[in-house]
Amino acid sequence: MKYSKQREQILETLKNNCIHPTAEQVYSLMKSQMPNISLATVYRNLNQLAENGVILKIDSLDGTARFDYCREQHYHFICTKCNKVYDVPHNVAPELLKNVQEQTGLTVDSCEISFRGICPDCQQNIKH
Amino acid sequence: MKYSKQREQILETLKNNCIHPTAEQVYSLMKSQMPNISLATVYRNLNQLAENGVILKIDSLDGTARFDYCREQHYHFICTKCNKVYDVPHNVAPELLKNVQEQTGLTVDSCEISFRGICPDCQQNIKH
DNA sequence: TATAATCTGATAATGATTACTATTATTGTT
DNA sequence: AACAATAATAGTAATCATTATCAGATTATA
Repeated sequence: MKYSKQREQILETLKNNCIHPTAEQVYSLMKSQMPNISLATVYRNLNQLAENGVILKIDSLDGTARFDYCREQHYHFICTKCNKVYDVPHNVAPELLKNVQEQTGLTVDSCEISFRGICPDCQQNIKH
Repeated sequence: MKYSKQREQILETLKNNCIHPTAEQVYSLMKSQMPNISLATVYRNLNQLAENGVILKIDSLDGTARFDYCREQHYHFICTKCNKVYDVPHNVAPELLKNVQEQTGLTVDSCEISFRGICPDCQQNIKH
């Protein structure tokens, strides 16, 4: 992987915006500092960074991927009303990979958990 | 939800094919028995059935959803080589929802775990 | 059986993502 | 510093899964 200004800026943007943005959102967020960047470049680099384990790619139910810089392993809670993504700490599922290995014999490289429900904000809104 | 022949046949097809098929695959599998069914109908009904909890919708990493009839709660292992989906028993993650609730306060309605790795078949193929 | 509600097939439209291509930037080497 | 080799970019066209639309058919209900 060769250095590029664009990739650096994309990563920087991700670091500064812990909102689990979509590719399109990253693109918008960068526009002011790098007006000529192409959407395709954003996609290309986000995927590249995810493949190399630098960032995390999260599949939403609405068919738009989201990206996350956070390095410590953790899981996600996706609000079924507003599609916002919240972090869930890793230790809610201790022994998980060990159990899978023991019970199925499958060798797991990675693991993603998506919890779904209505987030506190949306629950408030429903009440009012 | 009103009865329809098409929906019944879609569900039947899913019951008889525990291969976690995509919508397109369900469509092909049905073609012989119901040659005039429309792909849109397959999509419409699969989503409807999933929304009503009759079947399960699984998000793959390659951007094509897969569907599963199995009623007992369980998780999935997706092979990163061939994209085949395997079942993983529910009890690999005991206390999961309780832990989330306790540690985050979030109310979880559902939860999906996707394990990723290379399946035994593909590991064999790599060796040869 | 008449009415309303829901469903269907066919196809157009959408929207996220990827492929393509000519050009430009980065890197290692004389 | 100049050179070639490699990889990256911008812009846009193409792809592909999925959804929307809509006229006509089916199903449920009164």
